[in-house]
Amino acid sequence: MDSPAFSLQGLNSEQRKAVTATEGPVLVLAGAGSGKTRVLTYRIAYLIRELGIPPFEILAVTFTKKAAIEMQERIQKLVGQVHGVWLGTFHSSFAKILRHEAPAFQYSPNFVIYDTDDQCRLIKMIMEELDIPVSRFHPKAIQGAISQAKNRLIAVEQYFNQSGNPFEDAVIHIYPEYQKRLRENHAFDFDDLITVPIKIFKQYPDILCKYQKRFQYILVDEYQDTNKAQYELIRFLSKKSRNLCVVGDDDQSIYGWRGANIGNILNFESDFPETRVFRLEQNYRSTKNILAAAHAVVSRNQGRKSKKLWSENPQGEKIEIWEVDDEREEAFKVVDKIQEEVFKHKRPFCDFAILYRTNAQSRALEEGLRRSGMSYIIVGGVRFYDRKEVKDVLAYMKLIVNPRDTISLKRVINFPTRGIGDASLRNIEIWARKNNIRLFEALARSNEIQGISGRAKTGIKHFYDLIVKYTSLSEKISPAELTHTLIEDSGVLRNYKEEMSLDGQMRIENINELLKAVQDYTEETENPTISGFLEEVSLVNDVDQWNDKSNAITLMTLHSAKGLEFPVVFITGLEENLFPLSRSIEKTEDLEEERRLFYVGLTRAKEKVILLGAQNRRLYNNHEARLPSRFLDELDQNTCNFFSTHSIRSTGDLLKRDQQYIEDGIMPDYESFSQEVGSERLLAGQWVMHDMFGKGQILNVHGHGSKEMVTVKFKNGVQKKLIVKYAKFKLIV
DNA sequence: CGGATTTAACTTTTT
DNA sequence: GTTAAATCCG
Repeated sequence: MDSPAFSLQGLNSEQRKAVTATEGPVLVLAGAGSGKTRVLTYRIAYLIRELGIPPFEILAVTFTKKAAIEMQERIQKLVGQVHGVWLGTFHSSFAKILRHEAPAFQYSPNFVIYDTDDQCRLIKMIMEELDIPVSRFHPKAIQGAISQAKNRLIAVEQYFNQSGNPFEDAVIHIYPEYQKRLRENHAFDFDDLITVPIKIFKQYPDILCKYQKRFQYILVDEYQDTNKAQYELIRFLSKKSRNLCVVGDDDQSIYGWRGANIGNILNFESDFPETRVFRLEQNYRSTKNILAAAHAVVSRNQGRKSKKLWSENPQGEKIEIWEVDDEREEAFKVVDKIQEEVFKHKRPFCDFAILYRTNAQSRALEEGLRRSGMSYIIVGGVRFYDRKEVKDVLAYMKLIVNPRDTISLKRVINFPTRGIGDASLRNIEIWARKNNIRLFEALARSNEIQGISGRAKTGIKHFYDLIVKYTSLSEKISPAELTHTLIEDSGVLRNYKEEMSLDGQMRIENINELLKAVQDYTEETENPTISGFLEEVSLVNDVDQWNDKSNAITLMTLHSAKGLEFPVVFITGLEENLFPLSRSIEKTEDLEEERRLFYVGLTRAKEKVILLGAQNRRLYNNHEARLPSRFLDELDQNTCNFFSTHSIRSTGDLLKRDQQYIEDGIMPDYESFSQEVGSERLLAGQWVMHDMFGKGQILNVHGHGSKEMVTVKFKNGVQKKLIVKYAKFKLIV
């Protein structure tokens, strides 16, 4: 193996100490931009190269796949190709262990992983069976409660001991059934990937022992984001060797709502006696100004370890704070500043990140960017693998690998339509349950079941044969080939081709994109299997896919931005009730988490930060006046410059400004706005009386001002597109 | 039974 | 503005 010489040069003294303290528990408190990943990668390299530790004795866990890949690449740069280090996310690493140990808990090694959507479907099914109306409790809320319980490792009985609350009662009933169904379907949810290994380790000491021996050195990245379950798991595994190194920053703990327990990092020293603590406080990323501002904010939090980042970087420009009129002007201002920066400093677009608290805010920003013609990428929102058409194909694949997966079965048994309606399906289910036969196997015996039409029977036979055929095929041909023929054979592709709509075309493109992903996977993986691909897919997120090579402005939530850096960062929507979010304001811990989120946002920037807040914002369908975020007051005022585009005092002014913008061609016609303020607001569904055609109903409204058009369906069945300005009709109230 | 059309609800952050 | 569920009709 040909590899570069390894040395610890290029590390500062504290980093070097953290890297070489290989034995015993180690806590590295690594502030933002202080070389956290550097320490982790050097440490792994050091273990292998200097101490001669076999790579397979090292387990390194991260939170995102992107972080894992980055570490892998950097280790490779340090010591060349290394095989055998277990380096992955929490979820993927333990999914791997679960597949190994599947026989121990009577699961198929091809078990499927249910995402939130699958979980909700299952919960909904259970609720229907238990006669709990879905309208009363959202399956989503139930799912959240179950997830919380799992993450905190609290048994349900214990969690909801004081009953009487109808919601908790519902959870008490649903939870055990839910777990039972997961088992029947040979499925795990996300949280199971962490909690089930704990159960196995407790139940089978020999299995635990095996992994304790195997993983002599354990490293955990982003330790501040671990929850109770993850903490327990790590504690179990490191008990023998005691060589546990965790790296984190309590100031960057932003996943409390997901069960992350900031106490894990704050109490590490007491939980692991003889811990050696190293503090990385030199920041290599940001200017002094940015650091000062960020420190002023985060130091207001009570529950934190005291520390202060310092830097040898230049002072840098002051932070700009812009108060704008509304979200549209916010977008214009962002565009404006980007143009200025591009012009002044010849910056490429990929230098910029626009961050926001909620995904919903991306729309207005996107609109502004689109108008300006600058290229941008939105990370987040609807995920690729959450798209309906993609999930449909995945459901077929899941079913082929694991026919017990009834959630996937129900999803695609009648998609594309095969004449199998609700009634038929229900009859099969009842029959299967009565005869104690698995749902999928029952399909083969539809002849014996009452109440199924002839059409449904042929459909069922086709479907069953299709799945069986592909199950056996999956052992002979590659995942890529299989998927390719599957989308033809199942009729999924045909179904969308027949749609002939723009929508259908996009769906086909997405399916092709999925196909490409399978292809890539097949080529890159040593032993490609369908279930391997499915696992990979269920554990990726959008940031993982985001490719920083393209020259585009990045739009993402503050949460997604963690771990990344950009020369110029915009943080938008700095308004009370948005950032901090309204529901976080009351509880101190929640507010502190929001503040940490702000801190994370600020420290993403290398050179320049621009903060924006609007005085009016239209969000979730109503617009309202807004107050500046309290976080703006918390900044160190010496590091900031305040600007305002404040020129508008009334709705009338706002209208005038918009008219001007439209005339100048700065702003496109916003039909939504015209509908809001027009005296005669035209909406789909309203009835009109036309001089010539008589009575009719508006189907939709589009365009604005003199170009405003409506489609009306008249009583005589004729549909007409009419230009409002010229058409002679009246609204019937 | 299935397709089309209409209505309603929903938006915090995500492995 | 989007998506899922409900409803209606052939």
